[in-house]
Amino acid sequence: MKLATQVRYGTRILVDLAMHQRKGMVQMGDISSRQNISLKYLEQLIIPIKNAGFVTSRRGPKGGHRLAKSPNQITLAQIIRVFEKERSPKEIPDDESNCSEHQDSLIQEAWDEAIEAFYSRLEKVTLEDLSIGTTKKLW
Amino acid sequence: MKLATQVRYGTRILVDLAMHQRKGMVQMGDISSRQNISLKYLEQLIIPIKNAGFVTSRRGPKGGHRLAKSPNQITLAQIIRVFEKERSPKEIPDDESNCSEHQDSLIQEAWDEAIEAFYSRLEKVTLEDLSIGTTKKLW
DNA sequence: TTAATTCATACTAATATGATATAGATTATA
DNA sequence: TATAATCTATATCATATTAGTATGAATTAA
Repeated sequence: MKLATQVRYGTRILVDLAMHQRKGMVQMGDISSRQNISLKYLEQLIIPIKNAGFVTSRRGPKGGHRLAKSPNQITLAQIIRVFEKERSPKEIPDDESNCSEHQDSLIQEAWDEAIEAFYSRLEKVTLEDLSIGTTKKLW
Repeated sequence: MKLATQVRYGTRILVDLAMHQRKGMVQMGDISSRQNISLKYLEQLIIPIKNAGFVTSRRGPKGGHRLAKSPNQITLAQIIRVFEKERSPKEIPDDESNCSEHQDSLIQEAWDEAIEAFYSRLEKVTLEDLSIGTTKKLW
């Protein structure tokens, strides 16, 4: 269970926006240079982030992206969920008397609770927390 | 982040052992039938479980497997760790003054803490807990 | 109209996961 | 000691996911 590149880069995009959007819209090209990530890959990653409502964009010259929410309202948990594949729709075991299936659902239940604990820990870390760390270093 | 088949089956193997080892060694073939999982796949899954010291085995006729520990001493967290890929060896960022790398390590830190919360939740569920659920149903 | 942007797809390579296949090593027991 | 029942060791395969590249269309400020 390792931190996916998508999540790492996605978070870096958002932190970068938080740090540079004061001067207006931020271009993906600039983020690409600053973060040293391929422009084309970034363009792909920003899509689900946009769909989740974390950023808005404008096309054309002087266009770009900016945060749609305050950095202290965007959590790491939310960002990770953006890149999570949609869960299988909670299969209801058709034969609960079956021994294996009953065990499976006990295991699944424990797993789900653990995942909840995982996310609730990450709910406490916001974009702002991540930005402060770096701005302290820079100014 | 979904429950892997390996973990599900691996746990079922162990629960099956817990429930049937009173009569002596348990054969993989029997587990395969009872759990309705391909023998060859089970044989693969048991290897890391053996290496982790949860079961012992004996070859030949009347051979088989049995738990090396009491069911209440084997937790779901431990089982999941058996099937986890070895972590990358905690890369130390060579240039901590670099902005992106510093952010990455903040993200990673939060991630690691969340993973810890995840496992500590699963540390509370033992094989015994899973077996009781089923034996209750049966007897 | 043009150039700077985002947006939409399609493609490729590498790795992980789930599973099957073939053959070898060990050992109780007849 | 021969044989059959077991576990053990690899090799192979199909599919899915992840990471990343490539091509080009749509939008819009100037």
